[in-house]
Amino acid sequence: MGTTQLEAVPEPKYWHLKTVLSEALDSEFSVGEILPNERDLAARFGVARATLRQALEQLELEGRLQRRRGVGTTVAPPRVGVAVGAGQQTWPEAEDDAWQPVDCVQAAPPAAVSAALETASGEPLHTVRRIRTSHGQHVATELLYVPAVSVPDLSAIDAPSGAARARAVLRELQHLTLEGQDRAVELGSARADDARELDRLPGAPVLVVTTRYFAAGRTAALSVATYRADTCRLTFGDPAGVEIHHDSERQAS
Amino acid sequence: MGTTQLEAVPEPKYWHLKTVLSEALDSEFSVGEILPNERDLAARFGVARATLRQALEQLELEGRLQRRRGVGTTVAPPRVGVAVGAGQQTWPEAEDDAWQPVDCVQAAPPAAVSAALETASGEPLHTVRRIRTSHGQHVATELLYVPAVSVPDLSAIDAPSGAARARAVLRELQHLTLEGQDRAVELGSARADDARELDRLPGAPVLVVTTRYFAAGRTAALSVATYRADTCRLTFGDPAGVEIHHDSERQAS
DNA sequence: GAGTGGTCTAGACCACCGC
DNA sequence: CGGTGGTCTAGACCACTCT
Repeated sequence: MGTTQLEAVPEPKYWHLKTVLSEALDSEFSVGEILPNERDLAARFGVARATLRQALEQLELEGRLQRRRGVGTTVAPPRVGVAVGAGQQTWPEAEDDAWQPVDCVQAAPPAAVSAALETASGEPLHTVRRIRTSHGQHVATELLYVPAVSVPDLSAIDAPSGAARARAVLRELQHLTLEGQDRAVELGSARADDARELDRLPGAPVLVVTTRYFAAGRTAALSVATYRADTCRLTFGDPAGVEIHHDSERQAS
Repeated sequence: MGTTQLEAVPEPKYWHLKTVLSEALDSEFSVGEILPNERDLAARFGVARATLRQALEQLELEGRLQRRRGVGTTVAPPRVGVAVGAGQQTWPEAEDDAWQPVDCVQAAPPAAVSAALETASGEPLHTVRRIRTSHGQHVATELLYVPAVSVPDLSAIDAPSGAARARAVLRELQHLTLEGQDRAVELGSARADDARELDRLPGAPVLVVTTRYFAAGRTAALSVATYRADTCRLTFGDPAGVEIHHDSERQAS
């Protein structure tokens, strides 16, 4: 069975190319192996480089390939499962192996954040930045917005900014009773600064996880976490990640 | 003497273009409005059409634009919040406003599915297909894999396939006691058949939600749901979706 | 400096939609 | 039919990394 026969509507070259490459990756390459360069590959398949690149881009989007400027294209390892929301509703941890506080500033948030926090634009707001590391790689950045009223005892702390300040804000948050939280996931593209932290180019596809924390009858904090979409599979509420990964093109036969 | 100093490290044209267009969308266009065609836009900005398209592709990825072949490019409405996992752990509902059963066949699953279900390759397996509709639009397709042993009383039902059979399988599932479930979200690209159901082109970005259902000490069912990434924001465990949407390029000022 | 992927151009033709 | 977005080409140059 298989393929063939009449394609009343011929499929695009790049799509066919992607399928061929995908099968080659399964059978003839191993993780970490370097592919021939784009010019050679294009010549080998008899297509323009732009067409080949369209196929490679899709495979990279699906986490099958990893491309690095000045280096080359390599076969990517399977996506890592990254736990999001440890099953229970909890505040972000002050001491967390995965998340490392970077700094904390007091700045005006984007309008959308003010709206979600239901705060006045002028209200003091702490913005904590953290980076998540998994398997020795930066997989996510986070901006945690905390209205000053949510951490009233913070002023006693000396450090005005920096990682120490960030840890202080996180520690103070634990004192509030968490009444609930909700979470949303959507596709986005990496801002320039996030892209730098994640070792990707600006515009790289990311999974944006927005979490609202409710306490004292208000939205006490808002987290916007940006995960690398190429290398991460977000897992929810379970110990070990599921083993299956999205198998884009192959079907039940 | 003019200066070229403005951009010490020049940002790519398509990136700048995307920013300009994004701001124009905010200020000068309303939802549903039709943009000028790509050739005109490219000429207006003095770039090649391919470069303009790179910018449009990113904006479409972020859910800001909607493009349709033969029609044109329109301003997309804000992403719809789609509830995934109604807070509690439940079986997929047999009667569900959102999910509509399409059909049910008995076929060999992809290898990855067999592995996740811990079933032998030859074991009988029901594959239920469903489509999710939200706000009058198809937003997701699902393949629900159910080993025959999970629904032992099913053989009494007459319909060998089709939507009636699908409903029967879902109904039988309710008889099992659900012991737990886990869930993962990752980025993928639409297979040809899914793309058709979702009114997108093959390869369109999708959010793949994989859910394992545990009962009787085994994985009793496995669901692989494919959501349109351009129009959907997946929400978890709360009544109303969050109001904030990912605001890719603007920063706290 | 050599080699890689990333950006960009100026064309061409095709598939689809609505009139 | 004309107009739209989708695909494809054959070049060019740039930014980056490694040696």
